[in-house]
Amino acid sequence: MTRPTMEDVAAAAGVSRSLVSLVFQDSPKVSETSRSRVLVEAERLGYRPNVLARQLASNRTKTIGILLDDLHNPYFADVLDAFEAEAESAGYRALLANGRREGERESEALHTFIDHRVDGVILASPRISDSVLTSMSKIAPLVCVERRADLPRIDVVMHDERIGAQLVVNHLVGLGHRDIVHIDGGTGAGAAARRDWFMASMREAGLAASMRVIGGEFTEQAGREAAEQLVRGALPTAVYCANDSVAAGVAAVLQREGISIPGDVSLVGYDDTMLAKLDLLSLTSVRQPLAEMAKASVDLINRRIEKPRRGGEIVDIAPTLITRRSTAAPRA
Amino acid sequence: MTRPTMEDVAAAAGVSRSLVSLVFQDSPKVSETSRSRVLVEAERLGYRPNVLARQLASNRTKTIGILLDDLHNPYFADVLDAFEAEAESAGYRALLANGRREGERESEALHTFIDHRVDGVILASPRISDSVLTSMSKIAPLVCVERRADLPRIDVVMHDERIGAQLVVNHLVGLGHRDIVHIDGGTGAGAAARRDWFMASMREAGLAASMRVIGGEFTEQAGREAAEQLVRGALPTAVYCANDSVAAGVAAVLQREGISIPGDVSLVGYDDTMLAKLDLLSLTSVRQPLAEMAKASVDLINRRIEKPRRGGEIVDIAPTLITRRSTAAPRA
DNA sequence: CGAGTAAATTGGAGCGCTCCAATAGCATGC
DNA sequence: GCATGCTATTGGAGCGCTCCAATTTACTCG
Repeated sequence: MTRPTMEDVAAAAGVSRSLVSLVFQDSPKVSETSRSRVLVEAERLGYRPNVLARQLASNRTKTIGILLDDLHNPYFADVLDAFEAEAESAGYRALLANGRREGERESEALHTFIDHRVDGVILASPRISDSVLTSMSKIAPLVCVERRADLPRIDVVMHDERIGAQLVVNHLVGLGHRDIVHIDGGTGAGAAARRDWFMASMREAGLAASMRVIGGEFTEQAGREAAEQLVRGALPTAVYCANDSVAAGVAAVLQREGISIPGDVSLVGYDDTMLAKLDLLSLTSVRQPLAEMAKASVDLINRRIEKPRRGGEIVDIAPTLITRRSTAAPRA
Repeated sequence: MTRPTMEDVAAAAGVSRSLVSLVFQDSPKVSETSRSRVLVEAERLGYRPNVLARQLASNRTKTIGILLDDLHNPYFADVLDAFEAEAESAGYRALLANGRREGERESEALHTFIDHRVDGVILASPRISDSVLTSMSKIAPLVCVERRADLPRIDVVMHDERIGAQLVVNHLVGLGHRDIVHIDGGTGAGAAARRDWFMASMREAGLAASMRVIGGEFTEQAGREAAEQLVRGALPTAVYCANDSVAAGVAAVLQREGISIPGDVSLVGYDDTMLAKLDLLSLTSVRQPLAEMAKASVDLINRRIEKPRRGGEIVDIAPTLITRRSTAAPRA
């Protein structure tokens, strides 16, 4: 399993190693004759450049690390798609890692990336501590996605929670709802903002009196528990959940209790994941503009590579509402 | 953003670079005094070994690549969990890649892995062609998971489809079902085996006459289409789906038609994904023994590193059935 | 106390590449 | 004919580490 090196290709093509190197860097100052001769021999020998050596010598890896909080959450599959595609089209190779919802593991994965000398790291909804973030930001460009970080050289990309809340509230109010409950994400990342903007939007709509918030978490389990509470008390006409998983939990309980969606209660989720798209649920949900967020993130990394000491920037991008069968006019 | 090297640590600790290297390799032949002095200085300087250089010099990367067919399918999140954990505990670092359900992209990702000189690659349900597989197997140890490959030096890890089918059929027959339909996975990987063993098990149970198979695919959409067909014709008492996504599609249609699960129809899925666990669905499903499959895979890679010219092996592992609320005795 | 041996440490070559300064080749123009 | 300015090519140093053979130091024992 020993593999040919540049030296071998150079010898076979009767040129120097440097020339072969230039060919594989797509340098314009190689004559057509040499280029094709080199490529032919490389092909014949089955030569592929050793990226490790290349990276060691050039001190650029053309790789960015993408750290995902939880691959079990279908939302992150969508995140990955968008970010991987964007990285690729910007000429980067993407390395993936799984944070498994633990700051500790995330920080380990971040170290792995740094050890591999990635050119930058994108952290999707990280739970990592500010102190780790700060110390790592001195070593490589870091972009936090969907996680506020008010730190000197760290850039942040968020979707606009305010608009998300307004879209939901306006949609429901437009259908005639007044009695709307929000099940929040508890201490999860972004949960506070989601709740606060819900309340602000309700106030703006003049519904401060009839709004309610139930404490939860970003899980199906939490959705079920909150729903149990709702069916035992005063049932609202609409429930707005912190994310789609929570909504799935709510739907399960409502169905068991013979409460129809959207006939009796309208249901709204967040993130527009695969769950929302399930025909069984067909959930109205807020979709984050992942493609644009990805674009912004890669852009920020590029700019920080050029200008490492730049101050941290915050980019906000507007989400959209995807309406499905889970919302309708309130019951009579 | 320039970082300290071994040289710097050596200078600070007043020893040679070689000694620092030995310390970071956990070599036993370093005195306690030197070791701690080196570690203290390394810590103080914020030194971390450059893995690229290390790998280049040692020609071992201690890394394996894990190629996943489709990160949107929750099954692969489970696969990833198991395999990543196993790789880690065997002392490997795991590199991830997303095949996006295309042989073409998979083959690209495989190249990326090889370019990074991973010590081995695990391919989960790959769609890659035999010819690519064969040529790559000459360069690095390859293990195919859930994909038959009758090729000279490629090892294969499968779960035992025969047992899976028997578990399902015995469970349903035990509940009293006789009229059982299988919605298959069409041309998807493993679909044929799943269907064939279903038929074999039904015959074994003496139900050859009442078994039915509907052509499908591994998607929710396919499940819906098959279900539409079922509700318009003779409704069976149990439906066994090629995977959980298909079952979710079936459930959506049955619910809409007011057909109760499991009151009117029992439903069984495959893979025991997050979908099956959703309370809304609470689906009886066959669980693949991923942890053991992961163990076997890493083991096979280790053994092939030692003995590259070994013949290809096939390992089969028995699945288990997870029963939930979607199955019960047939309607009267 | 010096030979003998084991343990700890070191210098240097080399992993496969990139990058840079230096050189070779070759048409121009006066 | 020769300095001039190109473009194409080359050799060599160096990226940060590992590995090996050689050397130094420490320890044991007759």
